[in-house]
Amino acid sequence: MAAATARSAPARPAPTGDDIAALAKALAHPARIHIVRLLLEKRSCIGCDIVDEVGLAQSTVSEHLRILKAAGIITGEIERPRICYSLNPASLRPLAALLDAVFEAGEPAPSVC
Amino acid sequence: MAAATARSAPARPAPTGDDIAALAKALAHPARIHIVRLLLEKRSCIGCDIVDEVGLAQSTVSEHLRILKAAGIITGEIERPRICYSLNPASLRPLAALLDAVFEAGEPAPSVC
DNA sequence: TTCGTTCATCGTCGATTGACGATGAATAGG
DNA sequence: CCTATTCATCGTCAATCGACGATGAACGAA
Repeated sequence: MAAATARSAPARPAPTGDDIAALAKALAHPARIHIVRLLLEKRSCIGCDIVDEVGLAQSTVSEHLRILKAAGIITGEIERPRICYSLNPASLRPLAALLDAVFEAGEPAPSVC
Repeated sequence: MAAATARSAPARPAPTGDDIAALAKALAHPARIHIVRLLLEKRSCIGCDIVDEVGLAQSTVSEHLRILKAAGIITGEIERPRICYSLNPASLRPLAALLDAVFEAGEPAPSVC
């Protein structure tokens, strides 16, 4: 059981509810969704352009980037004096796995209640 | 563009960053992930069993259920005097779509930086 | 009617979040 | 050297969250 969404991961450490919640929490803000979409669209690293794009103070954006980085959703590669941010898709697997499970379980069964 | 994850939805209202963030926020708590998994496992409605399962006060669990319901992630069908909670997979599509986009964009491209 | 069960709501309290400006470190260029 | 750019960190403040107990509504059963 629980073999769904196994694609290229060698070992599945059975993501904790806390892990998934932490991941969701990192995405639980419009500004951070904005950043993720930006990195998605611009393909990869941007520097301070993110600050212009989201329209918040530099320190605030830096904080959002820190949160995303702490969750492993993005990575920051130093490229003096800038920092090149990129998405780290693998980190989102646990959350995606839960969503997939919901779709798989929820669609075929009309009502068991 | 942005035609990915179009499956059975007749019109895609282009989910706002706020929408997705709100969805993520509703999932951004271990207790709520626990509830979702419970509904996933038990297939559908439970009543006050959720309270026993998550080990928090009844009022606290009720609050978590309210949040999930407000986000559209679960639905509560009245079945006196109980309430039958079920997952509503469709509500999670916008979030899943973003994750899918990240996976699609992130996997084939090794580095454009 | 009178209980007992199930659930929602209210008020409260401490902890966390989100935003900002100010400051400081590291580097490229003049 | 000095200056400009980019980014992280700190301190502060208002706002929100999460948990709880207490209370009340709605029903089934005795």
